[in-house]
Amino acid sequence: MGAPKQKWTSEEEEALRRGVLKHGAGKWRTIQKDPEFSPVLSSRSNIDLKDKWRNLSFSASGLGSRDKQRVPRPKAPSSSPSPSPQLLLLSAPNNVAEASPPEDCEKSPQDDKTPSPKFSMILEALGELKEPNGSEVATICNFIEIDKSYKLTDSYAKRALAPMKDPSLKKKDSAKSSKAAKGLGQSSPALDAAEAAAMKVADAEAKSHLANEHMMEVERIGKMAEETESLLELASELYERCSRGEALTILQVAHREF
DNA sequence: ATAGGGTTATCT
DNA sequence: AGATAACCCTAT
Repeated sequence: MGAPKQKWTSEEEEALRRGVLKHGAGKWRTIQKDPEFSPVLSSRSNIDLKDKWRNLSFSASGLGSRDKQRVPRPKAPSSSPSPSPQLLLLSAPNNVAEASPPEDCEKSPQDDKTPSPKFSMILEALGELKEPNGSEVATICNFIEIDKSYKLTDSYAKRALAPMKDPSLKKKDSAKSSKAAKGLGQSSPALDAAEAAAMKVADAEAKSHLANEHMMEVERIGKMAEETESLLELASELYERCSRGEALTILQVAHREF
């Protein structure tokens, strides 16, 4: 019969991405009803949007064709005495002081080291997060990618993007360093995740290259550096929040201005 | 209305 | 046959 799975087109995908970026992930109904995407997503339901977004997220951080770590779901618990739940419990005190405003999150004033491989640290942190959160980190990865694209677009849309203010970057770095170091030293999965993240960044880089192709080239480099810094900061903050069990406040971070 | 799980169809 | 992508159903 005639139900050959209507595949998503680029227009629809773009609309979805834009919608998520605009309203935020979770407001599928709002996105679908938005007059801007309504004509494009007229044949899609809010559930469809959710599913598509889920697939996108999974593919984003699930690595293209590497690691086929399928979810271990023994539906039939036979007499297999091999649980070996080596689940690494992240240092996330869920029962932290509730009602803690996301603004005054002052950390210890201990900074310092500004290690060279801070980028690697970010990736490591992401890798560690991947274990306990799984799909959520995928969303984060995808979000980061979108954020970059969005910022890039907006950047040359206004041609007047204010420089990033790198306020508490070292602080975050230091804090994260401790946690990351405590969680794991040198693991394979972490490296894998790091590689995936690196690929993501590379992809974003390529995209920005294409996007700015029509613009100046020299300034593009500078912009790229700024983007990288911003990305690092964003990743750090995300990691911090996740560690504190702040669920996903990605939307908040997305809407906030850099 | 949204999130998650499960099923079916398409592609490699 | 495996993996991915769309679709459907259920719980909150």
